[in-house]
Amino acid sequence: MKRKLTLKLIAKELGVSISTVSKALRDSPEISEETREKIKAYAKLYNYKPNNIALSLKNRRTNTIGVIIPQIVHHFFTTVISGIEQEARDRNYNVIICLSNNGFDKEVENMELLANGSTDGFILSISKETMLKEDYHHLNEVIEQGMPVVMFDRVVEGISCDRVLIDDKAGAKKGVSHMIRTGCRKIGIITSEDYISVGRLRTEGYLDALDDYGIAANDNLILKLDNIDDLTEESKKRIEDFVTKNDLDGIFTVNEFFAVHATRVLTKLGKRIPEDVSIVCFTDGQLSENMIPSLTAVSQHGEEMGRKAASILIEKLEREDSETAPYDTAYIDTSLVERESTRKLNR
Amino acid sequence: MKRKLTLKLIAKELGVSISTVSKALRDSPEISEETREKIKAYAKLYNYKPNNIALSLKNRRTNTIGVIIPQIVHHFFTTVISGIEQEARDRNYNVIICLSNNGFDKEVENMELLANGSTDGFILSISKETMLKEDYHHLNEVIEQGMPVVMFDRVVEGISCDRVLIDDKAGAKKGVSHMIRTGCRKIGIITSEDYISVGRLRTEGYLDALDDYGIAANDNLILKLDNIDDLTEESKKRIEDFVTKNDLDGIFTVNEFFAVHATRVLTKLGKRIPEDVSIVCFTDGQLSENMIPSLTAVSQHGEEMGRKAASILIEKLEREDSETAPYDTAYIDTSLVERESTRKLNR
DNA sequence: TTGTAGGCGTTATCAA
DNA sequence: TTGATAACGCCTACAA
Repeated sequence: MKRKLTLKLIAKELGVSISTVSKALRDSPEISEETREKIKAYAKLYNYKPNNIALSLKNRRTNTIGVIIPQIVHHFFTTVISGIEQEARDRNYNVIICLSNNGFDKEVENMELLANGSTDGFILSISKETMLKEDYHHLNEVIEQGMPVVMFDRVVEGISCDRVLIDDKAGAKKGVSHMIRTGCRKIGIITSEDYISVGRLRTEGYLDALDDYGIAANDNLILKLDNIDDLTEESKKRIEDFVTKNDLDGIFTVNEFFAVHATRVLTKLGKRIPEDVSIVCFTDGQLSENMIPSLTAVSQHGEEMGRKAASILIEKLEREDSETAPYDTAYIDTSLVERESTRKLNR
Repeated sequence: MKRKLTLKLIAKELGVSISTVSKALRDSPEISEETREKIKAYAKLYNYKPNNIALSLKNRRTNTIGVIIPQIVHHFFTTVISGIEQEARDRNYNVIICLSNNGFDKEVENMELLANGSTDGFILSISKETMLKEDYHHLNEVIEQGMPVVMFDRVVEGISCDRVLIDDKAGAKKGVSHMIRTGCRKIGIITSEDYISVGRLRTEGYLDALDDYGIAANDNLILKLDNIDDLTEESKKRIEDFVTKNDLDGIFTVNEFFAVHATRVLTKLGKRIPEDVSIVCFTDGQLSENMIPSLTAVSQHGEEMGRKAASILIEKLEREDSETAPYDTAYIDTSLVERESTRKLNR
């Protein structure tokens, strides 16, 4: 096993000083053509690469972005990460990903860990528990220390940071409006409790759409579940009840899982989709695409969101006059992907 | 914006030397009770945390595991990462994830990047292109430099590293045997070309199962597609042909996508599942669970695989006598998750 | 009990 | 043209 090559080793081997090697490798004109070539040849031959850790220490910057997300076994988040990765790579940054598992303590722990020299800034989507607790000291601390933060998707107010958001409200409105235009009149929504920001906003979009078309909202047609990331047994039951009791002709859901389960219940009830009931869900993922029938979905463009978040963060990192730039919220547009679960629009 | 606290700053503030501070914070008995308390109180008050970068440089170890995977928008890989994360956290390691996007160049680039001081070892699943190229110099290089490597799922021979594998062959055999036991006799397989190791092994398992039950294999019932990670239009067509032309009573597929598309084609043909045709797929993900009908699947236990890979790597990292331990392959068991797409077994 | 010095790998400044 | 020195933040052997 050969030890990793360092400037020191090269210097010793070639009988010159460390600084000569350093300069030669950076093409400094201070060094004679001859020595330079000799050193560069040697370095190339033995595949010298500067040690990132040493560089980070020296430069007081790591060129690394820390990403903290609630969970990784989640299609939307993976698309965002993929976008972050792309942008970071294009601009010569690394990415470290940590998971909070939707827990407050892990989120804090992760931030502290990464903040101790491992990253220059953060991109994060806040955990459910943190939202409930409303304790954001960990965010404020890293910001206080001069590390910029960009929040995406699940954000909170009152933090000095940039934000990238899906336009959840407009997206939901788009989906529900489409159902109305294709003839649905009694549309239910399966959403989350209001403390989950994306759920609340999507509910608002739903209400907006009804209002626009002069359809009265009805609280009985709104089902609020207490999670938005998965489908618990409890949620399944409530969806079954909801779908069975209300004779809906359209169902809008804030995620794919709820839509899939509603589909299942409808199928069991002998309802045809989309002839009897239309379905539209938020999040255009694998399930929407592959279900039979495939589901019309509001696509979130996660990759674009990731790229945007990374781009904003890097911009901040590379701006010298740190204090001046104001904080800002970028919106990522959604688009409606029409599939088999809604009727065709007559044009 | 306050600068991050360092030993130096604390020392200056309290009028002692840096080493006194360092020792006090590490509870050295060398330092007087009084000074120790004073320093610790100050550090706690201002929330001092040692700088990871400096520690890494000093200790020549980063306590960080580098993970390189072909893609992240992929359910199985996310479960593995989740497992790696858990194990790493339990044992006080960090995780850096990089994506190769199934490309050789990116894989090499990523390894070189992380190898320059950022990580102590690697966990990786090799990219498709690398497998085709059969160029593993980047792996050999980092191993040569003393960084242990653990390969998982998509592995190759002839590299000095540990491996963690799904027992693909046994898993496929399990799935196909189940179909046979529940009455299927004309079972087709939708798999990948042989150069993708997991595809090849699963095909072998399929053949094994047929053989065990004395059913003659038939090349016409084996469809080999050239990808295993997604569903191209080309693949869709070939699946349509395959399913339509052969009057199968069972279909085994090496991933969820192929199964879902086969289901779609069967539904269109008016076949009932599982009464007319049974379906079993490899990979127990969201699709298998949520499809209507839900799919019987061979579950890969990705989290367990991740934990195992991380655990093996960390063991290697913490063993001083590096050379002695032999390389070894661990197998993660699969299990069959019975759902609606297969008939019940009469017991 | 406390402090000094050297080193991890690199770069920048200044001296030779 | 080359080299010695200091610094990034931390730790530790050794000296005071």
